[in-house]
Order: sequence, then C-alpha cells, then structure tokens
Amino acid sequence: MRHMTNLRFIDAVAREKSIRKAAEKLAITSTALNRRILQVEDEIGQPLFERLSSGVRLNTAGELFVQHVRNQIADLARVQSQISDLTGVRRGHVKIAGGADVLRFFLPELVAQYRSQHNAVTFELLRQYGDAAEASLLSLDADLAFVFAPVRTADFQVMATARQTVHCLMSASHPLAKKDVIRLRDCIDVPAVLPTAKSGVRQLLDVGQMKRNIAMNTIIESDSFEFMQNYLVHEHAISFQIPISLEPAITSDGAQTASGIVARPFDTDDVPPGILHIGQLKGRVLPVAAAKFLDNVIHLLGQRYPDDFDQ
Amino acid sequence: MRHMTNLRFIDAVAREKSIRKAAEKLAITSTALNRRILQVEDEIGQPLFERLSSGVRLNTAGELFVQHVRNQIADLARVQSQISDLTGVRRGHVKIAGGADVLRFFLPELVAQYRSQHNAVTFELLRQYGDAAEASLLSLDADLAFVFAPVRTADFQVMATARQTVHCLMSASHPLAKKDVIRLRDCIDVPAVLPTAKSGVRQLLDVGQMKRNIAMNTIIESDSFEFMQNYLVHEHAISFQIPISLEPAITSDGAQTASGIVARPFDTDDVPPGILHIGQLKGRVLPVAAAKFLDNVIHLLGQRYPDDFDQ
DNA sequence: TTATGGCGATGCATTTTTTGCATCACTATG
DNA sequence: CATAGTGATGCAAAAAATGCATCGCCATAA
Repeated sequence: MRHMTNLRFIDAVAREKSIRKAAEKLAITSTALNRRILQVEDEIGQPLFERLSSGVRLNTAGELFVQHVRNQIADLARVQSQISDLTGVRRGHVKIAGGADVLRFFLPELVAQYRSQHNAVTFELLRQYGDAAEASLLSLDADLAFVFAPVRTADFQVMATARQTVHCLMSASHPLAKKDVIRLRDCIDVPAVLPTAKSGVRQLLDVGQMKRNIAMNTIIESDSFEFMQNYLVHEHAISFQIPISLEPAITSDGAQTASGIVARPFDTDDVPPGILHIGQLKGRVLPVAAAKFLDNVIHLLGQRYPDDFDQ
Repeated sequence: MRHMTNLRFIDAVAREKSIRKAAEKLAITSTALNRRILQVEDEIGQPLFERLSSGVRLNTAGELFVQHVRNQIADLARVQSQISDLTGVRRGHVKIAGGADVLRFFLPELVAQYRSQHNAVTFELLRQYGDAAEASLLSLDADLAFVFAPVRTADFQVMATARQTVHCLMSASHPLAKKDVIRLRDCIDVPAVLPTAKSGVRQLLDVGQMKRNIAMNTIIESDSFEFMQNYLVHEHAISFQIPISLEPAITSDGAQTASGIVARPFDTDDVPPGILHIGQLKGRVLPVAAAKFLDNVIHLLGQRYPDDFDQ
C-alpha cells in the first residue's frame, strides 16, 4: 500500500533509532529516508525525533505518532484481511507471541491444521515470555499472546484460559514412576533438571518450594525442552513440564515415549497449577485470519482440557 | 498530511458518488483522481467502486475500506490534537451534531466560553436530529452528538444526560400565565404553535396528547424557535420549548423576556420529560479539544440542572 | 589537545511519478 | 437517434522523489 510508505518508514526509524540503519533495512538511501522524515515532521508542525550524535530517538510527540502509525498499519491489515475474506479465499498473516511451551507441540499442530484449510494465510511465531509477549501485543507486533500471568491487565484482553498442572518427567524405570501423583517431598535429593527462571513452569515450582520449604536438587538448568527431556534417558533425574508442552503420546496416563519417558502430575496442593492465558490487545478488532485462528485455539483447548478450560 | 491524500480522495468520491464531481470539489482534474482510485484498487487487489453509467458506488469491499479510511482520518486528527496539546496551545477542530434546541443558546454560550480560553480550537455545528446525528457519529463527521432518544445504543456511548421538562410559552398577559404548572387539559382550544414532528419537544407533546386523548388546537407548525416565540407577541397563542432552548432570562421562575414572554412547566404526568443524551461513538478516543469540550458540557449541565442531571 | 568515525542535513543533477489535455467507449434519457 | 453525462487511457509537460557528494556536528579514542 503506497500511502503507507511514509508511515512504515517512520516506524522503521523508530525501531532502529537511526536513519541510516533504517535506510539500509528499507533498501533506500539515507538521504531519501531523511527527507521523508523531515517532510512528515514539517507536516505535523513539530519534530518527532530528537537528533543525537549517535542517531535519533522519539520525543513525546513521536511516541504518540508512532503508536498511531502502528495502529494504522495493523488496522489496514485487518481491513485487507476482511476484504480478502469476501472473495472466499482467506488471506492474511497471523502473528503469535508465546513461550517455548506452547511453541513445542500445541501451536505447530494448530497452525498446520489451520493452514491445511487456508493455505493463503501465513504465520509468524515469536518466542517471548510474559512481559515481552504483552509488549508485542501493545506494539502490534503480535495479534495473539500466550502468557502465564498477565500483568498489564488494562491492555490485555483474556479470550480463554487453560489450567495446566505441572507434571514430573522421568524415565519409566525411575522409582517415582510407580506413583500416580507426585508430592514435592518425593523430589528431595532426586537430581532435577529445571527450566530457566522466566518460564512459567519454573515459577510455579519455585512457589511450591517456597510454600513447602523444600529445595530441590537442581543439577541442570536449561531453556530447551528437548534437552531436558532427552537428558532423562541418560541419568535417573526428573524434569518438569506442563501438559501443553508434552508430546501428545506422553500425556495419556501411563503412556510413555519411544525413549521410555513418562509423566506424572504433581499434587496441586504442593505445586499450584499454572493458568495459561490466551489474549489479545484490549479493544482491538483482529484480522479475520487471526480471529478465526483464535476460535480454533479455543476449540482445541476446550476439547483437550475440558475440565480445566475457561472461555 | 500528504500521506492521507489518497484516502481523503477516496472518501470524497464515496460521498459524491462520482469521480468527476469529487474531482471538482477537490480542485483537481477527474483524470488525476480517476487514476489515483485505480491505483488504490490495484494495490488492494480488487475494485472498491462499482462503475455505473451515472457515476460510481461503493461495493462491499469499498464500504469496509471507506470505514477504515474515516477511522484513519479521525484518528490522525486525534493524534495531531494530542501533539498540539503537548506544546500547551490547544489546537483542534470539534464537530458537534445536535438539534436546533441545543444550538440556540446552550451551545453558543459553551462554544464561546471554550474559545475564549482556547482560541486555536475551531468548531463545526451540524443541525441534525436523532438518527442523522447518530449517523454522523458513525461516519465520524461528528465528535459529539446531542440527541433525545438514542437508537443505535450499540454504537452510541452516553456520556451524560439531562432531564428536560417541556415548558409552555406564552405572553405574560395570557390567562395560563397565572398558573405555576400547566396541565394538558388547560391547553384545549388554546391556539398552539408547535415545533415540527422530528423535534424532541414535539414528540413528547405527541406522547402526552396520545396518553390523555387530547388534541391541541395547532394553528402553526415551524422548525424555527425564533419564529414561534416571536409569534406569541402578536397572538394570544402558546408554544412549547425545553429549558435548554430557552433564553437564560426566561428560565428563572416568573421572569419574562423583553418582549413579555413567560415560560411555565408542564405537569410531568401529562407530558413526560425528555432525556437529552450527550454521547460519542462507542470506544472512540476523542481528540483532546473535543474531550475537554465535553467536560465543559458536563460541568455546565451539572451546574444548571443539578437535579435533572446524570453523568 | 587533536584525529577519527559515525551521525543527520543539504545543494544539485537525474530519475520517477503525477498531472492535465484530448479523446475514446459506454449508457441512460429524451 | 442524438445528446449529455459517465469512467478509462495515450501522451507530453510538470512536479516530486531519489542518489551522490559533501557539509557541520559530536562523542570517543589516541
């Protein structure tokens, strides 16, 4: 869309905090970009950027204007999406922010299923936790966000939630595998592979340890679910995940993976269940594709976790 | 704002339903305008207008796009207004839709008072009743609307209301002037000058006549308050108004105008009071100037009708 | 202190885009 | 069947955007 050029350019400069760098990304000369910026500032009647020796920075007016620009860009995308939908072919681009947990099996499955029906829809998956995911909603870099504990509740509109009981992972031959429900005290002295601090699972485990005054025997920290799960094949340690990040084979009670890993739920009195929130920017009308994808998310959650699901 | 040119042009064509007519209004040739339209349609990927032999008409995609365009234009105005406000000088343009009743004394006074503080703010007053005023909110031709009975409640956000008792106007020497409260039966056979049907006062009077099964002796219908009020000087007739459309001198009990006209309230059991609603488009963030003006409206209403006011 | 490298701004020639004129093709109307 | 109105289009002229070279400025390092 031609008329958006100036707006996109301003957005780019605001992100890069430098006219020359932005110009390079946009594949034009800094001269041209600079003059477009000056032109817009002239039209507005006052500068949008402060000029520093190291580049530029948005001033207050610029902050207001850039937010407007991003709204414009997002709203145009929505309208284009709605117009495409009129012809029957659903087009569009869906941007989703979420932690590694939902990116592992849940979203790949959903995206694939959606794309099998609407292959003109493209996706963008951002691996971001909590704050960062919410910030992406605000800057309109994401249409939907999956977070565990929404902070900016004023801007975050919860569309659905799913209660996720923390599970304990271990080799099928591990002594704890005989139990149906794991208590936190069972884990004392057991070598434990923990997710890194910002992940939702880790925060829940920390709450539990605090509450019961129990310290687990942390031998490894990682932000890779694959690493943690595969490590259990080699050492009789335990690891932790929530159902949504478990591969489908492992979730059904008693089942195990090809490599012999099983999952057992924690007692929820010890480790509180996490509430996964699926949300969007409050008050925003999503593009058709994103809205329909959200419907699918809600539908699948309701199907898979009927008791722990809320709409 | 340069980047809005195409959008403003499309809005103009949609309103004029003709490229040539719109081009004339925009002071460009139809050639240039036509090619801009074609260019935008090309970018969108499908036509926005149907071509008729008598001009053009928006298709479904066009309706969607034009609504987007109007949102953009309005939102840009809001941002510009907010940016201006940063410098301390409040700029902007406030568009108000309301009936002749509020346009008579209430709004002139308020606008003058506001402009005495912020003379860089300009105003646009549209004389529109009910439906038309609400439609102007929707098409973003108005920021604020004064209506008696909101219909599209889904889109109309009521910011304040004021209860308005219908008053009976007459010469001070008229027999009815001796009464403190007028009953509808007092008006039988008295020559009456009534406002036209779409006005809020008339609708209330009609409700009363229906309820009491009384038909007034209508000798004149007019949509001019000035005419109706001044006519009473010449014939011993009665007319009807609500407090907000009465000149301030006449409202205080017992007072009369220079030409000897007095006002007496109707019994509210006979003629129900009208509820004046002041509202905006639901969910919209108003430009600073409009929002601040609304504050003044609310403040003055609260001051003038403390008992019949609701926020 | 001076030298240096990175930044945004600007004059000027060049390229690209937009505009207006003349004209076409079409359609409703009388 | 003529007419008056509509939107679309080829082509030359006018206007705008671009890229190059270069300026002045400032922070950092020598």
